[in-house]
Amino acid sequence: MNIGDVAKQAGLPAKTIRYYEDIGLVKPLRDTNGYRAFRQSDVHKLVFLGRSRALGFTIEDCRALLALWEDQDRASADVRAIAKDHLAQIEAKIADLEAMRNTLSDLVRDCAGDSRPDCPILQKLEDFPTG
Amino acid sequence: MNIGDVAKQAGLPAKTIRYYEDIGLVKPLRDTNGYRAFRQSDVHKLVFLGRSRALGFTIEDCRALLALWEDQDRASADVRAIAKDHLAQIEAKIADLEAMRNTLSDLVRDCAGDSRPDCPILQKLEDFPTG
DNA sequence: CTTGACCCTCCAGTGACTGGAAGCCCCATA
DNA sequence: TATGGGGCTTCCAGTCACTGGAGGGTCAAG
Repeated sequence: MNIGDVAKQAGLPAKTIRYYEDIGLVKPLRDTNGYRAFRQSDVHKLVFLGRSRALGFTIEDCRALLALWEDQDRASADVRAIAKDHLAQIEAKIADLEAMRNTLSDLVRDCAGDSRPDCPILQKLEDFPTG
Repeated sequence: MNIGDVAKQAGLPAKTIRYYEDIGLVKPLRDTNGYRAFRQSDVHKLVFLGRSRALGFTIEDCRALLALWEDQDRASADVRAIAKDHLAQIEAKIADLEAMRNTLSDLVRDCAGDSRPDCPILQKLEDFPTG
């Protein structure tokens, strides 16, 4: 299968698929004309990659998950460890963003937002602790 | 003041301060020996920048906020517009991350995490919609 | 034979830094 | 006076995961 069709099936841009080949995540064959020739198993891998990335796993996480996915003797604990770690990072990021959101929505609420120059947002940016 | 002291006062790495000079956010003077010579107003600006960045504003947002901060005739509506926009982006990002967290924590919960190879996480990564 | 949709490679840019090399400057101590 | 250590300078390269674009080859239809 050519890259365009694969892109549609996997829901990934062709550029991204070429990039994934560059960094060794997929290894499609080549036709005599130089075009990439994807097997069904390559497409399957790319779908897996797309889904893992959509869940926010890093490329290196994906590489590890892919290796485990292909290893019939893997221990589910290995997969779980990666996922748990990632979950913790996501939760930390959510907490950060929620703190930002709370501060920001206070600021926005307190600002008249009219044509006058006095603005509590700028005022608070002088006082707000850097964290 | 030299860059090391400024870094301490503003709570920013010296490297970052040099970078901010590179992209034109601060314009310290220079001593005869070539060292950057920061005025109090430069330090004040850097503190402002640190706080804006801590709230997740992009550098370009910071540039705009800084310009407004220095403009005595600004309208508070301009500041509010930037902040509101940023707030909306943060909220969108939180929603994304919460969706990820929910899916992931389901996966982690369902995985035995032992030495056996059957793993619902990998299984679901074949089924989970890319979104 | 031409048109247009594919495909290829390679290079550069994104955002916001961060690390490191190579070298100058300044001060304190032996 | 030498030396050592820290701080300062510039410049280059790398991070992450792509993305855009130039320049050119390939293929099927009309």
